[in-house]
Amino acid sequence: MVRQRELPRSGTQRVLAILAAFTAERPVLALSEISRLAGLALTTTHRQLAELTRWGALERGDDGRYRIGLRLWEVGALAPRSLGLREAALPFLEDLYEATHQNVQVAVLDGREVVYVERITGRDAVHVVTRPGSRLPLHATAVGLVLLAHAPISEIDAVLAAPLKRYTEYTVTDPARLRRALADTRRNGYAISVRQIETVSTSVAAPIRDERDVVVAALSIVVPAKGAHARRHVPAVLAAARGVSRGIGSTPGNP
Amino acid sequence: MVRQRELPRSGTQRVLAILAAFTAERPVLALSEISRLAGLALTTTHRQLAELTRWGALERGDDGRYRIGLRLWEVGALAPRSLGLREAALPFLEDLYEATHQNVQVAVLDGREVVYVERITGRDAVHVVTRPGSRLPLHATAVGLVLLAHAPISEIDAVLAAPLKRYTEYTVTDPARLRRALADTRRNGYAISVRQIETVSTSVAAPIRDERDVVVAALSIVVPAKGAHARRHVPAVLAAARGVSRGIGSTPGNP
DNA sequence: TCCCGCCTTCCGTCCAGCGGAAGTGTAGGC
DNA sequence: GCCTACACTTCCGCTGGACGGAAGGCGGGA
Repeated sequence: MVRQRELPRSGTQRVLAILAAFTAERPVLALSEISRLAGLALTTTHRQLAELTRWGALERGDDGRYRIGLRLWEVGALAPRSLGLREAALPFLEDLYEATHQNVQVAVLDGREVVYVERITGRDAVHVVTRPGSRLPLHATAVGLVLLAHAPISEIDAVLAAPLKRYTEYTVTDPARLRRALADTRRNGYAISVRQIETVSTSVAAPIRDERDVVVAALSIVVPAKGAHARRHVPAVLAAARGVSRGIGSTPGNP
Repeated sequence: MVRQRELPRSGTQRVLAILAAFTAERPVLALSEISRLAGLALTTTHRQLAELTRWGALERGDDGRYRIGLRLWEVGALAPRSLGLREAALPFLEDLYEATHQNVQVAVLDGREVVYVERITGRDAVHVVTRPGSRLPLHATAVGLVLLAHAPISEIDAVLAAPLKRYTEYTVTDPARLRRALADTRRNGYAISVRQIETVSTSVAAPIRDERDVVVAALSIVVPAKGAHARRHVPAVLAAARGVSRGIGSTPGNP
């Protein structure tokens, strides 16, 4: 199924349809696969791939298949919500990681989802499904609760009015309970998410704010649900998030 | 100066010219700036920007200026030479960082340059000019020496035949000395680069190999040139690089 | 208030790009 | 070794998607 609702019409749409054909599940594609996924004729695909490869957006392997090229990654890395945020966040993520040796990550809001832009994970840390570039829904993640709690009311209403997916028996999908969780998040200044995506993990998240006090991202730690008490990580998560917030005003890309 | 030698002709070239207008130095651009940098008419630029923004490749801020969007970063993050390598390398980079609290990084070969795809830096670490996405020449970096040492002879000849830039009074630009350095790198299995880019730093790099024993990246540590002996980091850098090499065969994107 | 620079919209014109068909190459099965 | 199927590459007649200059709107600074 093509990810785009309609077949590409303009040249620009064709280029983007090709890039969109690549996913975390399928990072390597043959020409005919790209043609099918992008909804383009073979000839068209062939021509476009040649140009994208020449520029470096794509790379063609010895096996004849295509992969996203370094040049595209370089351009993508210029995204302030990835590069700028990451540069500001990394020292604090390092500190939090060293203190706990658990997963630490940063996510931003994009539409009705969270997108993880950074993750540090240790070998012995609890398994997490997220990786940089991953998307998860707002209601079932601690970072999502933080980001939603500070979104406009209309946005909150829209998210809670839509069908909410249940991942585990613990996943909260009742809008009333979620509104209380959002109110708690605002009052406490952090969110805790217990066994919502996977039953083995719990996470604590806190908001990262820009110089205008707008919540632009959330930082979280993910720990095993059993044993360690997530609540005891709250002070460190808050401190790390505040540290990132202080650094954010000086990163390129902000007015 | 437009980065492309010729003005864009095809639709695809126009899209890529727009993306190429953004750089680490200028991650935020106004419409007319993009038009000039990409060599496109205002109308054309306006139309293209609308499509790129609609898709998420670009984001337009409240100030009316454009930034690289999260969606493009997501696609770019699928590059095996960035994502796959990074996922495999991060645990070892973390270990090396924790043991030393110095800068640790991974770079790949791209044309006649190295591109840094990952970097962990601490607050107290010596200043380094590199960031993810940065490019530096091969001859003046430890990672560059490692990558060049294992490149085809024709490639070595081509690089050493071209003018080599001097960054500090210590930068080696004599082809004969560089050939000896490359031979040493092959024999030792690592490279040491002293005050080549900045006079305050020294670095040690080791090769990261894929399952066919091909050198695909290099891992390095950057330490202050004064005091700490770079040589004593060699065992740890070699161990980290070997660890990454072992992990690489299992990452997505490799045959 | 005026001017300048930037951005947005309009619209007549045209060639860049489309895609079907045919050709080529390769791998796997018999 | 041969055959078949599939993927990829090249060709070329045709056309509508896209071009960009001009005009208008908007906002900020003098």
